[in-house]
Amino acid sequence: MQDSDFLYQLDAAVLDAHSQRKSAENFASSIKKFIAYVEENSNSTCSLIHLCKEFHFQRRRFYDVINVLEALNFCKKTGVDEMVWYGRANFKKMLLQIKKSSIKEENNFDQCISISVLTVRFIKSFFTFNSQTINIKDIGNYLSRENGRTKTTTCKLYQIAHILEAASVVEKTIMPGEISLPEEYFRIEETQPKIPFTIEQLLNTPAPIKSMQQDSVLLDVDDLASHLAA
DNA sequence: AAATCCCGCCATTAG
DNA sequence: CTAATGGCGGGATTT
Repeated sequence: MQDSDFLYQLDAAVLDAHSQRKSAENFASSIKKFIAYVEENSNSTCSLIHLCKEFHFQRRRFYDVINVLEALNFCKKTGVDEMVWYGRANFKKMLLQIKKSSIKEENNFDQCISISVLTVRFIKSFFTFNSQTINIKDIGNYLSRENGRTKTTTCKLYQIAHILEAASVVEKTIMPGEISLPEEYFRIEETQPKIPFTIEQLLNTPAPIKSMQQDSVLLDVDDLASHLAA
């Protein structure tokens, strides 16, 4: 007997055909459980299909979750049916990077709307507009201004927001369509631990750490800090 | 009616 | 070729 039966469809329908009716509740809770689990086994590779089954995700949905999480560096696909979970600390580094990049306004004439790219632009919007709360509808219009595909873009933004809310990186407001980025993340720079540099250390630093690099390069403050600590 | 987001067809890519 | 991946957006549900 083949495994192909697992392939296309779903399973989920059979499982909760009678029990739970709140499918949205299931999706969100699956994400939470999945993250809680993988958070404990950080830095070790795991099988996507296993996780998918384990937490009762519909295959197609699981790819969505992985893609938005990977776009924010929570994890990374390391091969076919394989990924590594890095966690929130790594996400914060990405957040800082996104914040830095929010300064420049790039022209995106992208034809394809990938959920990964949209995820980053979505988060980037908080910084671009320097607002802790943004409206999905507005951002949808904004991000689709070049391609006119507002419907698809907005649908995806709802999808992304839903996943990110379950992942606790974003929160819904009482206002319809309003999404907020928690202080902790919105003020990412301020919450970065102060590096206890001493005059001596700074004087002994050979050359300017951040010379003329591409601003796309992630300057790892944590690594620098631990390096000096050693 | 408007806001949400479920759902899965099928094109694309990897092996 | 088969299996893994994910673009895309219609339309069912909630609010």
